[in-house]
Amino acid sequence: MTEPSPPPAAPIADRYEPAAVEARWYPEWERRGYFRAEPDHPGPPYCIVIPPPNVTGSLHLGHALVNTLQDILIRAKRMDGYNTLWVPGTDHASIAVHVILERQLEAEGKTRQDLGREAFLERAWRWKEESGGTIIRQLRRLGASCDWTRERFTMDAGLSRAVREAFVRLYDEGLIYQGDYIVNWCPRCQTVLADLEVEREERDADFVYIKYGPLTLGTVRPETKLGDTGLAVHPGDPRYTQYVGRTLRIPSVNGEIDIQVVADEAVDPDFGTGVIKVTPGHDPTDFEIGRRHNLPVRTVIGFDGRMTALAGTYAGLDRFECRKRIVEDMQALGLIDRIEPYRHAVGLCYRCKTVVEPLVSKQWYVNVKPLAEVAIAAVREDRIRILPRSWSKTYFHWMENIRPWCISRQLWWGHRIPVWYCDADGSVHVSRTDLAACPKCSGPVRQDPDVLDTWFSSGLWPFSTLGWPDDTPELRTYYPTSVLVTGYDILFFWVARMAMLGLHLMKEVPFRDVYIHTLVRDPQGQKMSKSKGNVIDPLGVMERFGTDAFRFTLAILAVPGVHDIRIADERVEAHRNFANKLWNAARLVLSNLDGYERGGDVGPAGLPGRWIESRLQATMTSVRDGLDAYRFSDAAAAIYQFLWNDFCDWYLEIAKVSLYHAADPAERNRVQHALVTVLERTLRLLHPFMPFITEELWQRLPHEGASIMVAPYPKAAAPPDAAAEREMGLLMETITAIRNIRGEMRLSPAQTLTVTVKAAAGDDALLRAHGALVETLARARVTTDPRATRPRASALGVVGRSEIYVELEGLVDLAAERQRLEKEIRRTTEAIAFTRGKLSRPDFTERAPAEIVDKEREKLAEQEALHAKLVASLSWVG
RNA sequence: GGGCGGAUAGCUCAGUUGGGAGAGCGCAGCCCUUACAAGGCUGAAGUCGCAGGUUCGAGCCCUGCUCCGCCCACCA
Repeated sequence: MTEPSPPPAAPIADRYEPAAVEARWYPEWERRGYFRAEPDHPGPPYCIVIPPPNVTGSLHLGHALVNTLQDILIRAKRMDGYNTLWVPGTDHASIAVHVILERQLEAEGKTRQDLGREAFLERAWRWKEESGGTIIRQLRRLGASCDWTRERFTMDAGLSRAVREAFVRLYDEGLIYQGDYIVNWCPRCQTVLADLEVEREERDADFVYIKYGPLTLGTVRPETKLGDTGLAVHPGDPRYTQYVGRTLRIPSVNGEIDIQVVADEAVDPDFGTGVIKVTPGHDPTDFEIGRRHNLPVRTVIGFDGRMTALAGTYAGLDRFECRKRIVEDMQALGLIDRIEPYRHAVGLCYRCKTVVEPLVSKQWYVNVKPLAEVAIAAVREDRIRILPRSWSKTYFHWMENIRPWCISRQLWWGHRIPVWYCDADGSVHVSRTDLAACPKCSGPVRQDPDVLDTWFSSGLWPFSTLGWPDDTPELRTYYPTSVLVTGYDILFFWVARMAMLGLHLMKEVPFRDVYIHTLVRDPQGQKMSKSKGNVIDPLGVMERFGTDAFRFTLAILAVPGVHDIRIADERVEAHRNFANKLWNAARLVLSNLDGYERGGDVGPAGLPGRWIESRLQATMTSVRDGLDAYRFSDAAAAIYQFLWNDFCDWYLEIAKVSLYHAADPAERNRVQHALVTVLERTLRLLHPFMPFITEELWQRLPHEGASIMVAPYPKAAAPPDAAAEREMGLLMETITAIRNIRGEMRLSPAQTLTVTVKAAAGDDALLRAHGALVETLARARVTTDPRATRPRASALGVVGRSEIYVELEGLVDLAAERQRLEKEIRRTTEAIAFTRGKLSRPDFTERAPAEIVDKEREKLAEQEALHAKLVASLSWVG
């Protein structure tokens, strides 16, 4: 174990400067191997696989959030003694890479076809080597404690082997098959898209009513008219029964055509004219209708988005150009009945936003239905917990209505489909290894030119990264992984596929928990996008406010829920201030440690010491409970409140009394001990959230061990000290009451007040014992006397059954006190009326639980007592 | 078309078994009190979207409505 860095001798700056601290500690942790995990390390395994960011990516707020949350969990578990592994890596993102590279090529006036497959792939790899590391470097900047020695890439040799293994097994089981169906085709990307990869967008269009002989029907895509092979009506539609089964000869743009009329349930008789044209080649519904009625597929739009030879005079025209032209032509021929405006959803390619064209083509599919059933059961039986629970419903809905998954893509960057065709004997071979010749006839073979959907390989991620298909120690130790942290946007794309593939290939769930976090939006609630120019760069935020402040902000925003969170500078700034507060609190402690002997017997703690200890214990419990339930916000807020409100605002102020004016050296030593031990544990508790500043300060404080990263995670060891909390509460209320009068009376903080406390019986001893504390924190001379009489010209404060008199003689006009009292009286009068009203209703006193009624009675008694005191005081004032 | 969620202080949002509403920021007043002005103390501010219902009691449970947001979907 490397020795810890000695605390710098130089005095500590009065502001926390994150940059140097962050730059120093991350490489040091990595160098010491704290991020590394091994199956034979001690402790129960705890494993997270990172949602692999696209190699194309650079860190955005979504990455920052998901990886901060994972790092918080991982760091806490590592400190807590788990054998902790966080597997990092990146995804090859076929289509995203294609979009980027093809844009580059376009700028050079080239297409990928000009380049050819080999050269394109070479370029893609080069690009990956150059730019693919960006996001990984940025994750380090975020403090992510991934085991970088285990970094994976979906196109690594190992993972590619896993992809082939999965494909071959599923094929052998008959779950992967090839078929001709209508697909979503992106004419720009030149590839098929899965249904999930098609986005919908509302657009205005012309609803064109075309005359088909005796019939009229409406369409928004008149150009597909050229591919019509039928007309369809609802079987029960009396208007059209006479036409069903007939073949009509009707005039059209390219002369007369024969067209068959069929009856099909899919037609909605109430929409439009109740007649639809059937274009099996260019519409999913029509494709199904065509299949049912044996209507031929007539492809008039090609893969390039231009009209085919079958479009006759329109051949070669762009599909949208053709739409305009054909309407003009039909108008000239009198074939158009009317045109109405219409708003409807069009399908867009999720990567390049090109309008998707439905086309018939041969693709590879996975029959996911049987896999989905198993994956549904896993969630139903709680073997996978989806949190927040409400997401299960979405998961079930999608899984229960799942359709075959189209896994082939007409792209080059990705895992090439491991299928070889022999043209000589027509055989098809699926193989784990590359084939050079046909196993049957030894003739030449050609491999399927397509690659697999990117999500096919990411669906294997939780086990492919651990060595599958080999039976590795990693796989045995860390699978199933403990939790998957991700956003709801990839619940179907990724989480569902991992659940299905993991359960099928590993016979075991890929993760126990799935924590679905919300997405991050800009301060106006807008989705961040480059085109809107509202993208907040996490690196810039970290630069300005520090990584710890940024992480803490993300954690405290991470409320379990379903609506998105917004991030604004002010939030991060507030937590930058929190870091600074912590820094200065530590500075105060550190500058008062002279003479402190660690490990010595300091004797029993005083009341404030017991109190802060009790608060700390409660905080530890809150933080652990929060983390266990993925309530990051609760956990972070608990530390924030403890550190700022309890520790800084109260305990440090109290401690100063002993530090600066210690009654005896033992007392000073006791306080030093409390300061050190409380702060040291608080730093450990906070470390997963704010790793850098906590390490820096921890190293400077007396501590055990080489690094806070590998120090134990604090755990509550004692129940709350109820007596200490109650007694300190009374003292704090007393101090607040005096301060309150000072504030309301506009008395200068510099003015030492003269205060008499008429202590109630039970509180007398306590107030006397800690009179000095009250005097210092309230800046007052305090006389405690159960039989005190009220001095003339004084303000009244009430704490419990004790009364506090603050002398105002010569300080302020009594009118101010009168005003203050009147306000208080109005308040209590209202409160009493409310409580009395409640208690006067028999139904309440008879039907509410006795303890509730008693509480109300006590409350009323208190309110009335306070009221009486205030009223008496009012007449007393004048 | 189906489903889900939201509406709480000027702003952004918490509020987990239903017992007279909280935080951060902002605002007002007083303070450079030897850790911190990126700070301290004090204070003002809410008919918890609207209308009903259940209950002794509703921000919380039920119904309806209004206004937002998201997801899914083969009405051309």
